[in-house]
Amino acid sequence: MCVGNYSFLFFFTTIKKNFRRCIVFNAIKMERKIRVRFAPSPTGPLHIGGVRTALYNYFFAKQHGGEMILRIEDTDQTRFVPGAEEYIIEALKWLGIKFDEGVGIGGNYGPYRQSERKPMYKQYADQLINTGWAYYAFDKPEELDAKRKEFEAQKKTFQYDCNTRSGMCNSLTLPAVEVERRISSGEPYVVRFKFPADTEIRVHDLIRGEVKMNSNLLDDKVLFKSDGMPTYHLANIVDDHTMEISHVIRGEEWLPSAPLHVMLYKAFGWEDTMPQFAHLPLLLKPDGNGKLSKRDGDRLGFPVFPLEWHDPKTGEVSSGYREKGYFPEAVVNILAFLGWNPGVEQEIFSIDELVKIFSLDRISKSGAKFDVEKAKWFNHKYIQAKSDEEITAIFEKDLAERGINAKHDYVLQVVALMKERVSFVSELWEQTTYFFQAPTEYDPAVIKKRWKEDTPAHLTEIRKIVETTAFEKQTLHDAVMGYIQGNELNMGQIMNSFRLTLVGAAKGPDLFELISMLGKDETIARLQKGIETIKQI
RNA sequence: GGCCCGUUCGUCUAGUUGGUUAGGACGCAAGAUUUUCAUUCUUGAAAUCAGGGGUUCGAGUCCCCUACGGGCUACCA
Repeated sequence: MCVGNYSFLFFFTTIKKNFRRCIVFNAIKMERKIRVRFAPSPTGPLHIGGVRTALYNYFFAKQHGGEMILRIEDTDQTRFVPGAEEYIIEALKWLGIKFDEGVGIGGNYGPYRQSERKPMYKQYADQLINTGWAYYAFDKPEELDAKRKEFEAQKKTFQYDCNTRSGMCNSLTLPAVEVERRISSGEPYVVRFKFPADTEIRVHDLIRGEVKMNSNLLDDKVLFKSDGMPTYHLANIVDDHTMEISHVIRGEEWLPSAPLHVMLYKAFGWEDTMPQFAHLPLLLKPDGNGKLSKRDGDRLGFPVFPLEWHDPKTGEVSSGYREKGYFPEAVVNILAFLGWNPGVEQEIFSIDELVKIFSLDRISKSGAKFDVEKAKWFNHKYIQAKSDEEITAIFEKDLAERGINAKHDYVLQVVALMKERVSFVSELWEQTTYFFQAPTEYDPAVIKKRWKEDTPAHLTEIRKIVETTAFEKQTLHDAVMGYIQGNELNMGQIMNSFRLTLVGAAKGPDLFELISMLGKDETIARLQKGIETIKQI
């Protein structure tokens, strides 16, 4: 009874205290400067899932007039890949994601590369040891492996936690002098977090709400490695705190370690300035299930990386959106809509519009599969919206590579006429070849269908018309129509075979449009060549 | 195995005080336009809201269970 009353009172005061703190806490949050970070690891090219994370961070920061920071998390020296950091920076730049601070930019909270921050982490590990939130562990990797095998043999899983730490080799089980001796003699050690037993840890996630976990199930994660570097867990908390990060927006794969991170803020006494968390749903592979991985892209015909990547070790090349002909604005738009939706029917948004309309609470909880067809459609929309000049500039490079010399105005006309028919500038050439080169072969299916016995005779007459009529679109049109009507022919009989001689296939724009662009001599030459070489099938 | 997260047309999704013929987009099909192919436009098919229980006059929307999927489970991030 007495105990009951007491605990009730305790419970009540705790609530009151928490309530008050909550209010203060929120007040701080409201006034707090929005600062977010994108923190990739330079272990390879940036995955589009990572790009989307960067994008959402960017939208959020810019919308709130906050700052966007680029931090490079290179605490694992064994996984360092040369060129990866440069790749990340270039990719983000290509997409138009601008940073206010970070690697390559600078700022007041630097350095922004964790390897360069190395000297500052140890004191934090020490602080945790001194306050009893962490301990030294001397277990060798082989010993841990042996332990895992031993548990496995009993169909159990070994976890270094509050239940097993007492049976391991650490500063909790060794006498203080021995711990001292080992450290001073240079014996390798790690620092592990000491999870308190039987504690419910709540993580408030902006997307998923409250996520609860019991500390008994969590393992004593290594915070500080024997090579003198912190692990991600320690480094990210220390850095987010010292860089005054207000919101951590990252992938869902981090959700299981979020309780550890929350506990670390508590252990350091930084609860009041702890950032708010938002764990983004994963990007899934289009077929089947599972996280989108490096191999899926080229297997299914779409890039997984923003830029083409040449693996320095294997020499393997992975395709990129940029090289595939996607516009950066389109990629931004595509990615923005994978896991987020503005709730309006409009789907085409510029990056600045996305900044205005984006909101964390409209992010979905479930993973999204990448749809190549929809991605193409987005690019198609962007190619249509872009100016003829802009598309021409890109197309001219393609033409130059193919050894095609054409006047700028001519290419511009071709682009104006044809750009809305393609999804990528790279598709333009195969749709417009006949504007630059006379056909060298004729589609047999079209010959069979359209090339009749009397076709050469009619086309010879048409050639005469082209030769003698004023070379102007409408005039030619009227003249040809006059011939067709005068001889009681069908439009299709003449127009399709005529087209075949000029294009070589049953495709292309309005015929008189094409004729006026090709010019009189070229039109006559193609017509004549067709008359002479196309044989009825 | 354990823990956590998720589940609306094939795909991305709308649905946010429980009352909708469950809406849109991509893709697909048909039609229209055109001299062809595309574009464009119109129309259509397409979700028993994973399944089962509750709560309620009424549930895609709230609760529980199950199934399935995914993530994590390193001195990786």
